[in-house]
Amino acid sequence: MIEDRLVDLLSEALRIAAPDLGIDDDLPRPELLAPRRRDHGDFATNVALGLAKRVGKPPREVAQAIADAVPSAPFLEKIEVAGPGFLNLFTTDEWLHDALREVADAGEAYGRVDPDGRRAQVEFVSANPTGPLTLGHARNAAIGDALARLLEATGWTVEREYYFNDAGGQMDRFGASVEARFLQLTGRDAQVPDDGYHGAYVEVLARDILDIEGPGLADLGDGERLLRMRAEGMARVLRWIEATLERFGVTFDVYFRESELAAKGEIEAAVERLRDAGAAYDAEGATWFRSTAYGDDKDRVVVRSNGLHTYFGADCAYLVDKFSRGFDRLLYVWGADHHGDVARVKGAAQALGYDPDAVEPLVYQWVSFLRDGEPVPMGKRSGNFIALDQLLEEVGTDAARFTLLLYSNDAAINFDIEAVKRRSMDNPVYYVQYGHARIASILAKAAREGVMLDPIENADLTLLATDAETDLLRGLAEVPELIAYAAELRAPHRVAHASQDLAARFHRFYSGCRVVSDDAELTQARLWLAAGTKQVLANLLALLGVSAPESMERADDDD
RNA sequence: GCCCUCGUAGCUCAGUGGAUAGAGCACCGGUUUCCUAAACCGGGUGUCGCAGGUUCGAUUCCUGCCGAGGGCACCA
Repeated sequence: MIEDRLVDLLSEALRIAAPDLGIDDDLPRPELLAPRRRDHGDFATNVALGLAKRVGKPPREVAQAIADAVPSAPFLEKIEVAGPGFLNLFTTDEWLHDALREVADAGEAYGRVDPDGRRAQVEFVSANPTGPLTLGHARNAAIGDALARLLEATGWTVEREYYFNDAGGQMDRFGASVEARFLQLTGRDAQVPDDGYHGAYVEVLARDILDIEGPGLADLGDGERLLRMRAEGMARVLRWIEATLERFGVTFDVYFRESELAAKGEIEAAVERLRDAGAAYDAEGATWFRSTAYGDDKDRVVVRSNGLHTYFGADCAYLVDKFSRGFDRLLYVWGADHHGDVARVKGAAQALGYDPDAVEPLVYQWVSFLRDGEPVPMGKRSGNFIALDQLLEEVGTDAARFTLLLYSNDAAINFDIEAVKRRSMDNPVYYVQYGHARIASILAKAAREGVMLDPIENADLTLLATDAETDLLRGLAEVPELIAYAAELRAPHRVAHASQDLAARFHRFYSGCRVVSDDAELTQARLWLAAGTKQVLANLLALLGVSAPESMERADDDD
């Protein structure tokens, strides 16, 4: 990497200049900055600004001393002292050509790192199977999956896990709702409970159960029938959920049921561990976790006075279970309503003897779904909701995912279904995909005209000399670092923005530079630049779970 | 009341301890004998919510205040 070479060069210069500056040891490692302006060089460093006070000389003087000591290197064209004391570094284009050759060589692997043995689990979606996934789950699914992809690209081995509570009160109310519809269908008198699920899909479930299992289920005893209805309904809803997720480009490795924890006695065991660690105590007939010792504002019940564990009690056991499976990192993707859980889950990890930093809850802000500016209502129990399937039907997986991944997790976003549906300019996903398709079209044209792509070693990449070309090359060269940084920040939106930026650089190049021309040498160089860009655009889109089409239909003018 | 996130261009949002803070949309104008015009080029707008503090340097870090959204159950 050019950055490493430049830092090494600057470190060397610093060592040479150190005696004159009156500093012998403890030399700082110079940091590179990315200047905003072209005439501030390709890279810059503020190392002299930092040293000036210590040395007791003006920053510019320090900078000049370092600049004078920089050994010559083939990749460094010149170095300038600028502004209050920056050193601006101007590189030769050689490293940009290296980057393009690397793209050609690595292909799909460009920007990625080989697995290094570190294992991460990403737990996301985790909606209770009481109904289809809704709009409310869309951002969670998009972020969780994109994070998993990003981690995989940076060396992690990742498991995607879906956790659900298959035995709580919600599921009972769901079971009772299915039961009521089932009984109605078999001509009996029954009512969906007021606090049950009133959506039309419940009747769909009941009808399917009736078709497959027969009316005999109605004759079961009350308790048995409820359990059966709960199980039958849940199994069907889980199949719906899985199908929706597949359509959304998400595949889970593990669907984890809360009941497994209880069945294996893990909840009692976890509570005992907390007690042994002095982090749990009994009061008011319940067992409490001393979460206030870990930054929570009050202690939390883990076992209720009626002997049943709380949701959080199960979380503690689940934490133990996850760690026992050997993960180095546990990521949770949570909506804003869970922010209060962050301190206590990390606290529980610490109390249980784990590294709290290995537990990473990622909280994202809500999405407001709109339709032409009007809020779309949500709420599963009332049945007044829009299924995620319907969103995908209307706007497509690519547009949905890209739009949801375009914003920082910390930003509350407005998702206007009608706007995203439009295949128009205010829809950045098509801008990026169009770039990819355009390149495919160029390559196809070259092939039609019998222009063969020679090995890149034979191409004279120094012919790529216009600003549009070097800007595009630079865009390609920056991708590996971008991916690493986005993964480190757990920020998929950085990838979305980078894909837009790269597409913009390509479109500019396309407008200014004819690729397939009479100049055979230049054609080779530009074809490689185009082919490399196509590859990198596809790689970035893949990290978002968005497809990279070979061709795109022209939009209807009357839309 | 306490906690979390946010407050940047008319709108939607990026971004950063540095040198003149960006993109898209919207608005106006231009570009197609030529590889996809879903494109490109030009035109301008900012007390970076307010006030202090730390720093050589703060929009960025810290504190307080104001405003917006969300959360503060032995529920799930």
